[in-house]
Amino acid sequence: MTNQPTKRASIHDVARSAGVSAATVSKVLRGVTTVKAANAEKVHAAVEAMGYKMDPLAAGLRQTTRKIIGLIVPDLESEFFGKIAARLEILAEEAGYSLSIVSSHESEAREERLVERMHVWRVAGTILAPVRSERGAGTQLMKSLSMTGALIDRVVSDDIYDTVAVDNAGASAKVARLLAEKGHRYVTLIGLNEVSRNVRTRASAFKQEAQTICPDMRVDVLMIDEREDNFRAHLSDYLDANHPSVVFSLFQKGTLIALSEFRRRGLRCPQDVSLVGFDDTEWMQVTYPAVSAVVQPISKLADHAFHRLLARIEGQRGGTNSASICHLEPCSLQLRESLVEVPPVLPAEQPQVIQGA
Amino acid sequence: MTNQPTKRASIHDVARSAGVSAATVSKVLRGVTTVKAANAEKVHAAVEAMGYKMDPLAAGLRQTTRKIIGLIVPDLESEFFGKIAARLEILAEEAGYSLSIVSSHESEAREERLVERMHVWRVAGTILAPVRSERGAGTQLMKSLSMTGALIDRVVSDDIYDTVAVDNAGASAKVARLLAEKGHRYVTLIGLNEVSRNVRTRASAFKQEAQTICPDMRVDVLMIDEREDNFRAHLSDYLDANHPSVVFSLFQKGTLIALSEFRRRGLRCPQDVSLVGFDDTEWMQVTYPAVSAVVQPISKLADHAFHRLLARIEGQRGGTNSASICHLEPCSLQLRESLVEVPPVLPAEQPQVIQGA
DNA sequence: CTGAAAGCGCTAACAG
DNA sequence: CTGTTAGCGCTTTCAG
Repeated sequence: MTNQPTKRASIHDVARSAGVSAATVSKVLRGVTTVKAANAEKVHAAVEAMGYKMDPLAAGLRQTTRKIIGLIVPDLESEFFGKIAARLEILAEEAGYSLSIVSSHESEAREERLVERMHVWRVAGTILAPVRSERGAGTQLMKSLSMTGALIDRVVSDDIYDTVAVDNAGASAKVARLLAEKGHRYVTLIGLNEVSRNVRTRASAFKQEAQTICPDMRVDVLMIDEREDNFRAHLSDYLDANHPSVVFSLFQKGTLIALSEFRRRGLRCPQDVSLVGFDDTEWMQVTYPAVSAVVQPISKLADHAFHRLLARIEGQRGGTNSASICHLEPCSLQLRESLVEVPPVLPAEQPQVIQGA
Repeated sequence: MTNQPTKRASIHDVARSAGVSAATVSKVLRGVTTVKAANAEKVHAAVEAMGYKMDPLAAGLRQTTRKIIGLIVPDLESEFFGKIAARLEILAEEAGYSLSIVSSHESEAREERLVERMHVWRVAGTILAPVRSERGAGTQLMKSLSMTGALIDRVVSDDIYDTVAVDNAGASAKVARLLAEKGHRYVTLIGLNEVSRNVRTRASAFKQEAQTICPDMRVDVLMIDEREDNFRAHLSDYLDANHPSVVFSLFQKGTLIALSEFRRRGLRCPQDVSLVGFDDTEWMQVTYPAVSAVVQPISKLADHAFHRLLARIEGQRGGTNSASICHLEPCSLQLRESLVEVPPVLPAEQPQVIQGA
């Protein structure tokens, strides 16, 4: 209730009030055990009485790094990175760090600026989720500044930093196997090229697995390079002439677009065409039909990235700079109504070639 | 390319290298103009040469606050707050501040802890988006710590802080008018009580406006208190016995649930029943039918909140502590296929009473 | 216009 | 176990 428009209490004020030195107060507050119990008590009392809170930023001034971990994500608007950030925030705090979250807004130039900011802030470590158009600018800068860090999502491996990503290839292969099992012999993959590495990995892994386990499976790939606006039109054109038994969308929004497009043209899902998507989200269980999807283990991604980074940070003093690790977290498959066995009677499809925009 | 595992250059190193004093370097770097051009040049050269970057956190040590603005949101996973954060980040940087983003995870206890953290970080100001179950804990704490700040979303007005929110009431009234115009005389509002203030405001504003301009309009309110899981079941039960000509969902997920439920029970949208939602999002334009929705001016919200806060921060020194302002930003209405005029021939509905769980 | 001196709030090193 | 002494990297004051 009472305001203190006066000066904020400092560690010296506490020391004076407790009748000890500032050094002792510092020790007590940091939990150093070599302090006489009686003094510790007095300090705690004084702290309590004055409502003293130490300044964690000034505290770090003396050490080479502060108790802060930086997180650079390409965007904050998406559920994916929002969840990553939220999870890391908790983990960081549990470990005694503050998480400093920033967004590069998918700009490589900004990404570099932010890496630099983490550096001048003297963070203990930085987790970087690179922008799509990755040429490694941010990562390179981190290296040249000898920053300790870890890379997450949209990365495969790195010579210096540990990397943590979803096993895009494995998940896509799993989908390929599942579709084959369910009797599907004609599947269309849809994706946006722009989403880059992840989507491309998903597509090629699917094709490879399909070819291996089920050579007679026809796999069309509808990959659009342009702005998303045109995506629906392209899909529509494609479906005018082609009739796959299942569509596998390689990115979240594509899943919804496909579902809607089916509906618009009177295709019943899953009776006429099945649907699976990469990247699950809340709404997929409330649509009708509910949509089957590859669910990315977002929390686990964050967990791993954090633990790798923490190990590096703490290992720092230990001296051992072990080789970098590349962790691929497996995805699970959430089966819902949109995916069924292909009907026993397959209408003879006339083979047709397909191409993106 | 070259690592500097050695000590980081400090302002003194620059001073020495430039042949001036640290104070002069400080002045040059902060753009103080009373420095001889020649010296400024030397400083810049040295800075360049050594790749010197000052520590913004240590720089703030001397002043009472640092060039940081705090943002506390209830969650980071939602598009809404993600966009708020992303926008504020840009604004803050343009104004020379860093934005420190944290999430209270809808926990009031955490919210208080975070307010405290902003305080000990000595931020220049804090923008708080309170948790749903708002009893004002965070806000109160901010006041008792005499922090300068602003409140955003889920707030109406405050005696101390400026508040910025969407005009929920106005938007709902607008929808009421629109539905009346389109001939709808039987509308069902659906919402989750838990979402609290915002949803309740929307519901009551709609009802009031409807009653005023169109007394013969029947307005059912389906407000669920429980966990979202049951929502769909409740809606389904309701639709078994009731046949509104339009459903107005008061929260985003409800819109999707309604759309799906229509489909499941073979109701054609919009031919059999129209749909409008509060809170627009990307997928609403790709569903079939595309969904009409109230679009919240998220960026403007952020803009206003930021400018109010900045005014307070800078006004600080000016001394004038003017009265707090409550800003309500109007929403626009995005009309899409899901909303049509009610068919000229209205089947006589037998009136029925309805209630939530 | 400049720089020496005195901090900001805290921690580290080392005598006592 | 404790307090003194020196800073961390920067800003501010104020005499020159």
